[in-house]
Amino acid sequence: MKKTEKKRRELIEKLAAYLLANGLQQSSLRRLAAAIGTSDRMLLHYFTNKEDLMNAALSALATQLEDILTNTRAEPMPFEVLVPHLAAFVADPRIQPFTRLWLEITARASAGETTMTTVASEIMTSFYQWVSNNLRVEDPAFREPLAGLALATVEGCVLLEAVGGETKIKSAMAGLALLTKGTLSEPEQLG
Amino acid sequence: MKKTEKKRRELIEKLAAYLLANGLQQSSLRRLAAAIGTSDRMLLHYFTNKEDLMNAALSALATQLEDILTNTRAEPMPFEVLVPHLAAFVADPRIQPFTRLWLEITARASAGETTMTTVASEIMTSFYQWVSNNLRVEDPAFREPLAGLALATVEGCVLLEAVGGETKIKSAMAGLALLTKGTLSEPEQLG
DNA sequence: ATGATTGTGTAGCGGTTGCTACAAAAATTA
DNA sequence: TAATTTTTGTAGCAACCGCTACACAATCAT
Repeated sequence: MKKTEKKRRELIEKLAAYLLANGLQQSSLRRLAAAIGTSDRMLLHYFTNKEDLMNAALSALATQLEDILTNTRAEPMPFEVLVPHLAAFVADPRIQPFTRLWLEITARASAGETTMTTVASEIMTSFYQWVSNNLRVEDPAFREPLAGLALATVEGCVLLEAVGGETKIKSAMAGLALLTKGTLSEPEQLG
Repeated sequence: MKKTEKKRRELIEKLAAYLLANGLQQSSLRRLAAAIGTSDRMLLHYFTNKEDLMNAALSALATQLEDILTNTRAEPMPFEVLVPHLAAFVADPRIQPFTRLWLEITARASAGETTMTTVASEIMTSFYQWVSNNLRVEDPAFREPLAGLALATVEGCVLLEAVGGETKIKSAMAGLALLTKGTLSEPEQLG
């Protein structure tokens, strides 16, 4: 009834927090239960499966991220401002846990875990929407391709950062500055 | 002696092939052994650890990828040609297994597995070198930033593809064409 | 108060994990 | 040939995995 559902949501919230802090790998039922102050027996009372449980927790995290995004909305920016902004955003200590988890989810989705596939596309879609909404374009026809490019570039930064490629990220942002300098204002020969 | 070392390398080769085809997740000692026609007992005779074993196999895959890259070297291309070329390359059926494994390695590296961190930066470095070598620039000062940007963009495509975002990849490439149109040295290449 | 539903603890099942002890076979060396 | 070293098979350990059976307490509806 009501009580059960409330408890269930409380568990989901705690599970989500644990997964965000500790990742998907060390997340057996017993460990999860111990971390949030209950027992594996209880987890399987409130959830039919481990899969069901993970699904619930990860979906909660997806909407949690979605909330953060909608609350972080600033003024729409032109492409060459937006991308560095996003690159800094995903490296922000408050966002980085999501970023790390996002990588893990993606890898598992790519390996064929259907639960992860679902969550992954959910997250990707909302992130793309956010990027698109924060992008200022002169011609509406530019929105989709430029939002896509911004998304790809930032996702690339996520991956680079995961393997300690901060230097490469800086290079990339410098390259972006090179590329966009003059594109929107005046053409210029670069390389 | 010699025989032992030869057998070891043969095992490494088979292990690498298995990991490339099946990923890191379903790779217990028993399963690996069965897949390559030996026993877990034997694997632990030729390798001190599972970690040692994985390290050997993944390093072999890293150099394997490196070989593919050096043999795939074409004429250096300008940025706006190179990036779509790379995006197509990482989606090539012959490369995709490496791509998928690369994601998995990255995720684990990000989660703190030191073995994965080592292999990950090894792979990343060689891939960056390859990108840089295949990039044609007019001013040498542009090489590093543009290579970095190419790397980030392509890594982003890897991630997008993993979650079925082929549409987004196409958008991104279109966006790239928009950005570079008229900016770089080959104005009539794209349009 | 009683009967039914729901929440919780204990204990354990069958399976997998990385890894090891023991010993026999095979190859090498004397 | 005999002694020694290296390779391989069998068996199993202790820990963990997801999950379940069973019993009991708490709550709730009537």
